[in-house]
Amino acid sequence: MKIATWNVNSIRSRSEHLTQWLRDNPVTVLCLQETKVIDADFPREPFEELGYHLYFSGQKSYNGVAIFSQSPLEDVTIGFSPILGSVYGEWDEQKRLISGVLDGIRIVNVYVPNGAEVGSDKYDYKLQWLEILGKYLQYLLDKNPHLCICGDFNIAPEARDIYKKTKDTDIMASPTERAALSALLELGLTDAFRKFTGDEGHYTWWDYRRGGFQNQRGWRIDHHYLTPELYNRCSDCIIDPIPRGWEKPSDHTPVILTL
DNA sequence: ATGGCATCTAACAGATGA
Repeated sequence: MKIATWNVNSIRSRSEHLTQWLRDNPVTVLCLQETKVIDADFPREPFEELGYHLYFSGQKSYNGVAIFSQSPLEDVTIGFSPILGSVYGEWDEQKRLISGVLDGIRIVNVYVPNGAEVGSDKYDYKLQWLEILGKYLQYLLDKNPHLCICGDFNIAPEARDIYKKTKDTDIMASPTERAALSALLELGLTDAFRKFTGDEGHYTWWDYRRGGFQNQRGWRIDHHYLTPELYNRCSDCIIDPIPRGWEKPSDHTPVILTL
């Protein structure tokens, strides 16, 4: 089974890239972020033609997540409140979370808030969102010990995941963000990419500005985290930088996990 | 500190992203 994650920065702008990539990389499951489209306008046809079952949760202009799967998913859940209760309804206004089960594995697709800048209201929102995600994951893990959470975390876990030396005030690298991510992982989740690749220089996002990709100024902020048995079973986790070099690309590139 | 680049809505500029 291959589970890929890709922040496409608008699925309507990236439809051709996605179908081309899926033809070359017919992954079992593809988790997408930043679809930026309401559900009624989601471009289903090109992906259903490739044989995928589509599950999505979107909103106008911003955010939005989707899962494409070669086989139907079970128990598809959108947002926090079906799990945590309607008291968390306001945290579902931004469409950032969708999950489903395939072959007994709970797959969770997240688009973690960006956070704008350290200390801002959006930064606080990001930290609170991660804390609620922890409660959500705890509930799912209590029901099913086999879980893969992947997506755009908007956090680079370590210095080796960033092309430059950062300061504590840099968004996506601040100690508080990293601590919030570590707290999640203490639920029993491990970074699949680092099972295979220990060195620096492996990135999943490059800024559009000032030739970030051409100059290899990147960050590794898109991840797969696995529960122990899946981590042991995992035989590969690679970044595919090729789509980032295409014309009018997303600023992120896909990451593919093999189980 | 700022803007750089891309996307959105819907304007011919502003918000957001990371």
